[in-house]
Amino acid sequence: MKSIDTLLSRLRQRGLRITPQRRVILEFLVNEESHPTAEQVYQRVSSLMPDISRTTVYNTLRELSDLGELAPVQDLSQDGRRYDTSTEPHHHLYCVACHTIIDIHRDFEGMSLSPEEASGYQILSHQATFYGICPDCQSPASVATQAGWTVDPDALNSET
Amino acid sequence: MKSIDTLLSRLRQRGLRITPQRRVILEFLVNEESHPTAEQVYQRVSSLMPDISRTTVYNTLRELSDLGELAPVQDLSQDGRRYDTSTEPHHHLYCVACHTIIDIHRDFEGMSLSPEEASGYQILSHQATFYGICPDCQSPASVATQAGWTVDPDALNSET
DNA sequence: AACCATTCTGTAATCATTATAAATTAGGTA
DNA sequence: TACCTAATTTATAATGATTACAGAATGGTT
Ligand SMILES: [Mn+2]
Ligand SMILES: [Mn+2]
Ligand SMILES: [Zn+2]
Ligand SMILES: [Zn+2]
Repeated sequence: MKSIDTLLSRLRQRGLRITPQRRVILEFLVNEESHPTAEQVYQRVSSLMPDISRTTVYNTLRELSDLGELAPVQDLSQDGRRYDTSTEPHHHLYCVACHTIIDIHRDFEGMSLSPEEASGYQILSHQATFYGICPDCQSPASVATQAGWTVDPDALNSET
Repeated sequence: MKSIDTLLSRLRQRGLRITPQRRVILEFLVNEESHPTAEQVYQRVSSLMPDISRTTVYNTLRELSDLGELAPVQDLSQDGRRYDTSTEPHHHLYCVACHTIIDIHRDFEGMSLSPEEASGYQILSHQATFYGICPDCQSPASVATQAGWTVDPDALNSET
């Protein structure tokens, strides 16, 4: 993560106020590499600022994510756990717009870790996910629909 | 997924009863490749069996997963969303026992899809996760603790 | 047909997260 | 410095997915 000073000035840039709560959350996050949950951030931060609200932690993490200073660990279970009828190891191609998942049933050469990279882990399996936009979601109408607009079909080819 | 008959006999093997509810859920799943959520399975199945309980669908999906006939799509957010202080694309090494996540900051050659494999998707990014057991979790004491046992230190070296 | 362990069902509980609205405050202005 | 006000924090309620529970129903066996 960036340095505290960089982060603080970035918040100012965007017109966000520097509050003690935001400051203590950022100070915790700056040197954190454990991919904590909101609850874990709350626990740590509330030992320094006992009266901070859990809601503020949740909200701040969401704001930082919106600003791109933080990222939720990618997962495909946005709207609840999804079940896979294919139980052999395989990979996925995922549409970020409509959440369609397609299976990729082949191995990728070179997708393995060196002993140093594995850092003592006993590797059991690995899994790749490709993020993209499916053909259906690439059409202007789909883009509009995803954004919550109503589409006027007559307007589609009227740019000339 | 396996054929209905294979699945049914497998349930019998394990001493599970073949009920109309389980049958209709399996019949839906056999030809399903969309990675549905429990709610989606419920919606489809309840159009054929309107009085089926949502709970039964949830329970059956969990049972089938326990039996290995079905698999939840892998994700690292088992105990809530986790935040990543590194926002550049990178990969992960994940301990399936203690849920520790380590970053892998390098690219893997050959980790890309052919045009046919991409099936019209506009690929935006990709991400790999390596599943394993971290050094801490490989010790007998850790294995026991994870399983919920209490460890007697004197018992550890007494196999001779 | 009778039995009973298994399964199903409806409801309540739980857990993570978000919405809401009232109270507080950061940061600029006079 | 005192004041102003939009931004922020907070507590609480609401939501949504999932699980626990306990009683009713049932399939598979005798
Ligand atoms: Mn799959
Ligand atoms: Mn990471
Ligand atoms: Zn799509
Ligand atoms: Zn571990």
